[in-house]
Parts: sequence; structure tokens; C-alpha cells
Amino acid sequence: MSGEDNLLRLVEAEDGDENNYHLQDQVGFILRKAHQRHVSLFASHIADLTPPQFAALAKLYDIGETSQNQLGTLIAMDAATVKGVIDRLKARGLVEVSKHEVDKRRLLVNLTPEGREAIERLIPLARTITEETLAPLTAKEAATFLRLLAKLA
Amino acid sequence: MSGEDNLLRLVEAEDGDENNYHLQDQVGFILRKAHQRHVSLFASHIADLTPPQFAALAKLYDIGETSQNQLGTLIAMDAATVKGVIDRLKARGLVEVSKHEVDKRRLLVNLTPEGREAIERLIPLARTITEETLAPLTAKEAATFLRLLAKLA
DNA sequence: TCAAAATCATTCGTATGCAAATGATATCAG
DNA sequence: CTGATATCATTTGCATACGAATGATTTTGA
Repeated sequence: MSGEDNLLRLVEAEDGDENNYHLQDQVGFILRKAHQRHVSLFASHIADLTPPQFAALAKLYDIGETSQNQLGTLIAMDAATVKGVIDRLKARGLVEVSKHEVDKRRLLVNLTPEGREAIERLIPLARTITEETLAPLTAKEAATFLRLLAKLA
Repeated sequence: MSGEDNLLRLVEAEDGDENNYHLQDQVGFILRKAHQRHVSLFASHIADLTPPQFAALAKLYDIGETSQNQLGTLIAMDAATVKGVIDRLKARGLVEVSKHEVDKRRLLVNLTPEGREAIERLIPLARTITEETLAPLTAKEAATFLRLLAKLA
């Protein structure tokens, strides 16, 4: 073994691999992949709606009519994003919009009967998607994971 | 208390809240929010590069020259997405592309000296971003979380 | 060998996602 | 009361993200 080899080993030992950056170990990268997997599972069960569109319908089903901005806050979308989502749901007749009588800035959004029928039909599928997303974990692991994930979100 | 009230309570008790779908408890929704938070933290530390762009540079720094398609596989991007990312990195002089001598289908991608300088400068910031992303968790919780998250990704 | 299948890259279309700028309206403070 | 500030919605621009279609090239298999 040469002196150079000894020096190299010493340096590596001192560094303890700290100089080696592995993308696949970074929480951001894994988070992105886990999210991708979930979206893919979602699409395999609910082909005609995206997760954000589903989120909008589910929240409207939960709380009833609300303003576009407030809906965005509740489903974690900024104003520009939620507008696009609502526009597409409106074009498909799943939601309807109206002006707020008092505050003329606000745009009220609500489910149409078709939208209500759709979300009622889809919620059971969404439960399946949640199950499949968590399928690699045991029940106990899934509970732990959800608790910790919620802390990060 | 009326008979109607009793009936309502009975129904609710039987349902055990199972008919009530809460978006904010679904793993997909929380995953999306956690990812959003990470991207936001990333942007606050590294303003001139997106997480996918950083991933491309970090992987090229790790493994050296590779084909665009292979790079996409390694950083979990489909062919259409990785093309856009590489195009933008190329336009900024951080990567350079060349044709594979033998297999004329392949487009080889590699860091430029500027790209290498950039990723070496940014990796310490990325470590900080990872720390801040996991900051709401204790060290033990973070280890558990990463282990379970990896199972889902 | 040579036609079929697979791989690599590109392009198009659609859908988030967010920053920044803008306009309309509402609220607040002096 | 009114000017400053805040809120709501829209628009623009840029950057992922992915399905589907296409073309070029390579590999496979009968």
C-alpha cells in the first residue's frame, strides 16, 4: 500500500463520508418521489380528475359554498393555481360560481348537483388510494408516518 | 330531546365518522403540503436554481457524464421533463451536451466547470435545507420518518 | 439476415405551482 | 371623511410533470 493510499484512507476516514452528497438520501428528493408515486396511484384509480381537482370538490363537499380565495387557503393552493382548478371544474359543470352579494370582490364557489354526485362516488375510491399509498407500511408504521408527516406539513 | 335527535345520534354513532371524509387527514394531501413546504425552504436558500435543476447537477457531480435519459431515470424525471431541465441548465452554461459516438440515439450530458463550481458551492446550502425541512422533528423522529418515507417512494 | 420490438430523444397538449404586477373593492386610521 | 392599507381576483411568465405521438437508431429473434 502506497503512502498516497494511506493518505486517501485517512482523509476519507476523517470526512466520514460527509463530503459525499447523495441525492437519494435527501428528504426533499424522497418527498418528491413519494408524492409522484401517490399521484400515479391516484391517476390509476381516478382517471378523470387530478388530485388538486379532487381536493377542491372534497373540500366544497365538506364545508359548502365558500369564496375562491378561502377555498385555496383550505386546500393549500395560491390564488393563481386555484383559479385554474376552479375554471376547469366549472367548464365540466362540477362547480358553479356566483358573486358575493355584499363583498363584490369575492367569487363564491359551490358544487353543482353533478359535482356532488361525482365527489360522493369518488370518495370511496380515494380511501382505496390512501390505503394503497400506505400499503408498504404496517398499520403501526403508517400511523407513525402520518403523525410525523403532519409535523412537517 | 326529540325522537329525531335520538335517531340522528344513533346514526352518527353507527357511522363512527366513517362517512365523513377529511381531506386534511389524507396522506396524499399532507404529502403534497410537505413537499410544498420543502420547495419553499429550498427557494429561500437557493434562489437561482430549482430543486429539479439542483438534482440534475448533483447527480452529474456524483456520477459524471451520462445520457439524458439515464439521468432522468436517476433523478426520477420522465424524458419530457428532464429535457426541459437540461435545456435550461445548458442555456445557463452549467451543463454541456454531446452526441454519443457509438449509439447515435443518445445525448450525453455533463457538468461544465461553471456547473461543477456551482454544485460544490450549493451542496452545503442543500444540507442546511434538509436540516430545516426536518427541523420540526427530533433526531430520532427524523430517522424514523426518513426510513418510512423511503419505503413509500 | 431482416423484420419486429425496444430504446432514446423530441414535440405537443394539458395541468399544477408560484412570483409579481394589476385592478377592483373594502377596511382602517387619523 | 378620506387617504393609506389590506383583501380578493385576475393575468402573465416561467418551471415542473406526464401522457401520447413521432422519428431515429439499435437490438432482438425467428
